[in-house]
Amino acid sequence: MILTEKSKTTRQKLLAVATEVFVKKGFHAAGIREICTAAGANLAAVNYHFGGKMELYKAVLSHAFENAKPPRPMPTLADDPSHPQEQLRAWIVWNAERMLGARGHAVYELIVRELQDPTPAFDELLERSMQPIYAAGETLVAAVLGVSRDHPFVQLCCTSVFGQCLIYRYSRPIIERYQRHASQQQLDMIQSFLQHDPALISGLAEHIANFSLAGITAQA
Amino acid sequence: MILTEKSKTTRQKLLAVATEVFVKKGFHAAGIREICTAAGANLAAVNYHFGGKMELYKAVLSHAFENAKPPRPMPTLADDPSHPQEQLRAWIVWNAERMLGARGHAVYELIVRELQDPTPAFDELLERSMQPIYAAGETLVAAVLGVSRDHPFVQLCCTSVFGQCLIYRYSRPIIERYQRHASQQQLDMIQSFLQHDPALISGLAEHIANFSLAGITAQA
DNA sequence: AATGGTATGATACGGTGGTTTGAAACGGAC
DNA sequence: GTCCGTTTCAAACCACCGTATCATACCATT
Repeated sequence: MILTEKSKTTRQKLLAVATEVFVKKGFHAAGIREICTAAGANLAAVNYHFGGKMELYKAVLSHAFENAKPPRPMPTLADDPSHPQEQLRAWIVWNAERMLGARGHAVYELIVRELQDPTPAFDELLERSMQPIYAAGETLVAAVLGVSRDHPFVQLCCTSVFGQCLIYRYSRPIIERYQRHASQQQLDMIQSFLQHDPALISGLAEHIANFSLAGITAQA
Repeated sequence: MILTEKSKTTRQKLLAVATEVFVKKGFHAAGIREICTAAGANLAAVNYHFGGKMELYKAVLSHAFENAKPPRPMPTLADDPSHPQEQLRAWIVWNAERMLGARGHAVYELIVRELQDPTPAFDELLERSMQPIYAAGETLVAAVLGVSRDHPFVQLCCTSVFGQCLIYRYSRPIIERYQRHASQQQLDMIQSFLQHDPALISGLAEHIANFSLAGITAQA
């Protein structure tokens, strides 16, 4: 299956459209026919280019994961071991921006979907995209609290941080639904959020960092 | 369609089984055949007693909502207007225990599912089960911060609180998956969590309250 | 021009899901 | 016992989905 120029185009179209559809509807609800017609391809194209729906999905996950590479490297304790608190703050902001921003959009949307209806591709996705980040967070929280990484507080605090980030991914349907009752000012914010406005994302990340740092240091 | 004794039993069985299945697999993935055979009923029973899959689902939501009534009433600012901070703490604990505990189990599990694949029953469910609680939380946070309820900080803080609670509901697949790498001590905690051990739930609620109160007061 | 691997196309297959149907079984009222 | 509304049952229907098939069109190489 050598890729000529022409095949590449439909393959890429398929990949792009499939990402959208999988993000919007999840693996099971997404349909091959829907994806193919939206991509202007034949029904058999998915099977030909990828070998099946599941293989297409895995390709989408891989592709989304590649595209989620952040512009800045992740802050770790090793960067500046003498100021764990500043490093923790930097990590929280970095993580929140990564999870809420447009760049990682597809991956996190897909992860959130996997949380509900795990497919066989879940483990690898989790291992590759989340585990290293979570581990770095644990190390930083442990350093700030002055305890070992497997102290219960550490997991609780890390979960609190991730929970605050994830809910913004998760509650999208609620937010969209509440446009009806919103004021004009709120409407603008909602639109900014739904379109991944970097300024708003930074604001949210700052809030999560402030909130969480206060919460974490209060445990000591 | 008058309910005799006999019809009531299969109806109730159907309702109970359907609740389990919808919680475990979500609306779309759940199958009529699966529900009926598990309930020892005929395939046509759902259509006969409820009128269709969607109607069965709505009945399950209503029933789950009724059963989610908490043992204690919700703490509000009106209970003790002169100590907003204590009331806010009480509200956070109450809310977390409600969201994480066994009593509200089905409703919140179903809400989390609705967040991903909204069905037409979503609006009503949200309005009835979450809106009043969220409003009370907003009032309390606003009182503690000394600002009006539509101040941006208020929404941010409330979202942070709910995010910390919700993640324990929707990260269940991750937690189950991490049993492999867990130590014995962690395994016990995971089991307690998955079985809604009240003591562990209280501990989590306490953590969320401590964490959040520190986070909220830090905004002032 | 001819060829052979590659890509696309229309159509059909097997399976599954929710719903419908019509007949049989129940159970109280007369 | 007979009737009639209610409930159960087995079977079928219909729409949809992912996949497989096979013919056709493309295009670089010869």
